[in-house]
Amino acid sequence: MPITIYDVAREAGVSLATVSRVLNNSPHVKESTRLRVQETIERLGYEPNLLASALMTKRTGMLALLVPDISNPFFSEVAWGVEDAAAKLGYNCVICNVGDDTRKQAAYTSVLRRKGIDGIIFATAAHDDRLVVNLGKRGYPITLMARDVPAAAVNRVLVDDRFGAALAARHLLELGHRRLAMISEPARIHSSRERSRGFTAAVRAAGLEPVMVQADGSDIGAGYRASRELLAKAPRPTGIFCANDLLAIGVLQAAAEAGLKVPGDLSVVGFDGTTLAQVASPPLTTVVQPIRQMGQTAVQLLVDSLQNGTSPRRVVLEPSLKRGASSGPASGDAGARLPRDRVFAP
Amino acid sequence: MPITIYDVAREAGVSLATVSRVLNNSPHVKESTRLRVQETIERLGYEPNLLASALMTKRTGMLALLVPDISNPFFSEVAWGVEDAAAKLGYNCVICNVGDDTRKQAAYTSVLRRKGIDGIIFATAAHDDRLVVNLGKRGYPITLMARDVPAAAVNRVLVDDRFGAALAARHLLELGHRRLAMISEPARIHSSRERSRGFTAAVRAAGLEPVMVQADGSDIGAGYRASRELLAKAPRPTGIFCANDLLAIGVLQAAAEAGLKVPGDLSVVGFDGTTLAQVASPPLTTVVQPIRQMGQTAVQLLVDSLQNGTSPRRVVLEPSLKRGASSGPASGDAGARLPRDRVFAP
DNA sequence: CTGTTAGCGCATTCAT
DNA sequence: ATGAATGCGCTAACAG
Repeated sequence: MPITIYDVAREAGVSLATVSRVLNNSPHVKESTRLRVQETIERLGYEPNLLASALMTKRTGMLALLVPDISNPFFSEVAWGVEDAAAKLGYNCVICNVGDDTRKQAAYTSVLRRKGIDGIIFATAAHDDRLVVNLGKRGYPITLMARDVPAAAVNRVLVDDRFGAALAARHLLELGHRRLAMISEPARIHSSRERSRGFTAAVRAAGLEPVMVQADGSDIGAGYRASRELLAKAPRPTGIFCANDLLAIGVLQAAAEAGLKVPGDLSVVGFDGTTLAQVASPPLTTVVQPIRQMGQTAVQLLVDSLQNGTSPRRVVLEPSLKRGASSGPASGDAGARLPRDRVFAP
Repeated sequence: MPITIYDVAREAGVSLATVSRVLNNSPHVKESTRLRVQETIERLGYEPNLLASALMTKRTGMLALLVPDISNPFFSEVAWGVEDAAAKLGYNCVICNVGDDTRKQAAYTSVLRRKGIDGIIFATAAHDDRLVVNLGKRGYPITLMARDVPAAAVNRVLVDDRFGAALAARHLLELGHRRLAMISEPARIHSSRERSRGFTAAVRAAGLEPVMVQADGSDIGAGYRASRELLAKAPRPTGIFCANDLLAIGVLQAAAEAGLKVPGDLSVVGFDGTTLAQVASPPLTTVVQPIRQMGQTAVQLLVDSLQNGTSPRRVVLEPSLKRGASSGPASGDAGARLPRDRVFAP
């Protein structure tokens, strides 16, 4: 039977209200009584029941983070940033694995609301997510990150996906590659669409046309499967850009299996800049997102709209290219076998 | 202004209690009124406030998971298992990064309790964790995983660390290695001690004495630093066992830098079986823990003691060796330069 | 089977 | 500066 505010009041010879004031640092308490109450709190080892106070204040000090899969290094980095920032602002953080399941997302959202969670960060939104749009309309405090929903009037923190993809494209072009391909994530993910657009545009600007392949998922296996298809093509692309690091690692595995040297026969560029990219063999050239910073920013936006009623804001961070060992100069014969431009164009 | 149970009662022409009964699937409700109430609930879009009910029932349906670092692949796998199992049992999961900070652990524990979290899973405990021991004494529902506290009377789910380490040792011995070393984690981590004991015992059983080095942390950098020291020794060990995969990857990096071929000049064995181990170059031979299963089991034990008041149980799972490409036969000259036994003994 | 009555532990008026 | 009273939204006896 834990002790309550009432026990403290009686023991200290004051009323409930006074104890409550001390707890909430109200300025209207005489210094002497404040000290007496605090001493009593210490002595009794009183711990306020935050549930009860939440019932009054409508604030639980809890945020939630929805991710597709916490064991994906990108999202566990995100989780780190979110949890860290949340903790510094006095919030705890509920983490939910939603997968790609829209209904699961809705179910979680509903439960979290009923449990009084103060706000939700979505890293799971589909391109045209109805739920997110609706929550935005109702003014429920949410923040989008990593995956945008263009139609929603809510907070969001993103990277400049087109720019990042263009960095990758230009990098490969500068290395002399002419037969370029990209493996994208499923179309429901807005940022992957953007990366595709950015890549295509940059490649076309060089007078070439990239081969575009859409993976059936976002993990290593999906990258592996997509690249098997791609590597069987003749002529085979010499430079492949992947919408994330996991896909790129799948390509590395397929390449190794096919006896292709990376970067000798094939250059591979990823996107995200996860630890996995550094550990991969060879270490991945990748477009680095400031992942932890994105997590922190997401919390900041959310807490801001929570505490100050700030209206929805949009933060776009800039990615950068990190050169690994998975990309290198196009081999001499690669371009020689074919005309210089419009390699894949009819 | 969200609608309350009272609105539903009035609208449906019944009392609060009846609505509450319908909500909690009480059998003592006439079918017709149950339907009428449910219809009203639907129509009004009523969502029960779980905070208010938690105030009565003392159950929030929230668990917490304390990890040193969620961005460490081992712990993000753990988090996946925990969250998944928790969700299936109707619990949400608060995740907290506590680092190696004992005070942070205590602070989190305190806040979580005040917020009414039903139980806590510790993956952060130090060998002689006072906090955990005390919580155990007070009967507070907690479960230890991955890191044991021998003195605590609480639930725990572990792997057989000694056995796992012995697997690694025997693997290296079978490959003909005679000069063996191990890099362990900091001593506060009980499982690392156990792995050290298991490794040492198995190596000694072969009439040899391993070189033991303690890393100054648990991450790639710590492994890198520890192995630099180790690889500078003469004679250099030809087989290194690491207490976790991250340390092992640090060794791989140091070896590559020193121009040592793995497994030609040096065999490396890790522990954990994370995705990182598969992606590493070369793919790591490692002692695989059933990580997700451990997470699920931890939840099971916790929820069991929560719902049925089960007394503390102990589950020990068995690890297995996964052969990668980071371990191979000892090179012929390696053993030749030295006497066969007690290579490093005085 | 259903309604009435009390709280759960705290914050917040309103008096004083 | 402090205390008394009221209610947050719900569950849990206890009656009937």
